[in-house]
Amino acid sequence: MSEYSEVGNPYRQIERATVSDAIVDQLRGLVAQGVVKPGDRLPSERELCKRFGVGRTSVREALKPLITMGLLEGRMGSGTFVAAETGQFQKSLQWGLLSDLQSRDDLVETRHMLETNAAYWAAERAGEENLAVIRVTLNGMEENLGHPTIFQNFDADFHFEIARATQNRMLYRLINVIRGQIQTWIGERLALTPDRSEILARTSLAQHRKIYAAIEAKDGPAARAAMDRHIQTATQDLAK
Amino acid sequence: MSEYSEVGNPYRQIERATVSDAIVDQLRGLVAQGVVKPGDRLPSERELCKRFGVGRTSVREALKPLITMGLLEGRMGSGTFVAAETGQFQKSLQWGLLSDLQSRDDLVETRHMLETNAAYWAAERAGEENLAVIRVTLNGMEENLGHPTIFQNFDADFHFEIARATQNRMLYRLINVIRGQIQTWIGERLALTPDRSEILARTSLAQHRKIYAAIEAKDGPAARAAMDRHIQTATQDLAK
DNA sequence: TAGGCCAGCTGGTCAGACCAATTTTAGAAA
DNA sequence: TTTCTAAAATTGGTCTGACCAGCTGGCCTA
Repeated sequence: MSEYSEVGNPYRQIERATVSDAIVDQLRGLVAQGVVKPGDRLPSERELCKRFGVGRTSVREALKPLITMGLLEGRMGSGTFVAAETGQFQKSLQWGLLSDLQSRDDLVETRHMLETNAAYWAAERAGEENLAVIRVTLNGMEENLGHPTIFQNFDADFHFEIARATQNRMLYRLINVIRGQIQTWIGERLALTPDRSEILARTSLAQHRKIYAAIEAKDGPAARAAMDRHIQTATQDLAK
Repeated sequence: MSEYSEVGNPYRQIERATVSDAIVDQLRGLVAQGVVKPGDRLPSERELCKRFGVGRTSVREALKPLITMGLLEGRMGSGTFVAAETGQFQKSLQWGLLSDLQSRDDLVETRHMLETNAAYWAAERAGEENLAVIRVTLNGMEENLGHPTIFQNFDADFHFEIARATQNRMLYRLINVIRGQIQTWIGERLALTPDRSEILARTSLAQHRKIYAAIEAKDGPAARAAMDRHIQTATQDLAK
């Protein structure tokens, strides 16, 4: 069944046996607590060795997972930096969600769930600054009906900004990852039907406007319904 | 704004510059494609060095992230093993979702969204074998109304099995991680009020039964509504 | 046969060296 | 003095060889 099924077992796993894991925890703490901020440069590996009192191997083995997960960024010859906030946990989420061959249906279904709910909560909580940014993305779409790639980027930003407007960071991250994955797939399809893309774009823009109107009116159910229709349409277009 | 905002940039980042990253990819592929299965032992590090034609440093720096993310498991003196399937991506998801101090509200809200939708889809898709396992967890709860810890484990399994019954692996994983996080918190609260726990357990069991009935009847909306009520009740109990 | 013990694996850590990319600095040229 | 360039210092990436600490398995005793 699940790993939680060992009913009534009060014994907890012993952790933190290795040096490098301890360093990982410490570094992660420094980043999480903002002692070192995105963009900051960490002390050099040799320097960290002295401070931690360990060998360079241990330091590097601690840095490596953090780099792979996107929390840090190693630049050869230059140093190790804290990654930009936006992409900090992107990679580890991608690993967790998409690393094996996920069925496309799972992806679409989960996205539908996340985005419809995001629309609802955005309507409940969006501030004026959120609405302003969303309007910018709408204008961007309108001005680029004939430029599929650019249109698509504004389209993506529209959805990201709605996710941000929910004020729920976890939801924002999840949508970020899943939509980022779907995005490439969307791009492929659009490239196949360049003639129809402007028609699709117009439909899409109209639907986006309805979503925005509902959010501006702080009408959660309407926003959810509008998003529901939009995603269903978009999914159908892609499926063809 | 977001990292996708560089409008109209068709150039993709060049990756895979380092040796260890290439090894990471290769190992990940082996696991994903099932060439090495959960529980299998990988060749020893020294052996991998020969096969890949690289130094041990590179091999270890490739293994380290995979171990940290929970895909592999290093046992000193014994070897490196492919982690059990259940926990394979658990850690990397946890990193992505929970590594910084997530507000409890985000957690509860996201959980509510995931679980209500899971109930809906479980009602639509659960097979007889899913229903059977869920019934087992219900029985487990009934027989342990007076044993909070055990009851709680069956409670957790109930929700896991519903998530599994959705046949959506992505949703299952997400619920797994978030609920696992909330679980510890639930445990703390229950320990504080041992006298009331049996009353709460009875209420909880009754709600679980309603959820199950709706799923068995393949009534999606009813299942969602029942789950909605259940989670609201549970959340309120915990908030006190 | 049962028990314990030891040799040989394995992963974890350390040290020192070299490479390649980058930054900094010092010097040469204007 | 300013500017450009080339060398020196610094940094992450990789390799090697060594040692430690657990684990495994088989041998050897009792």
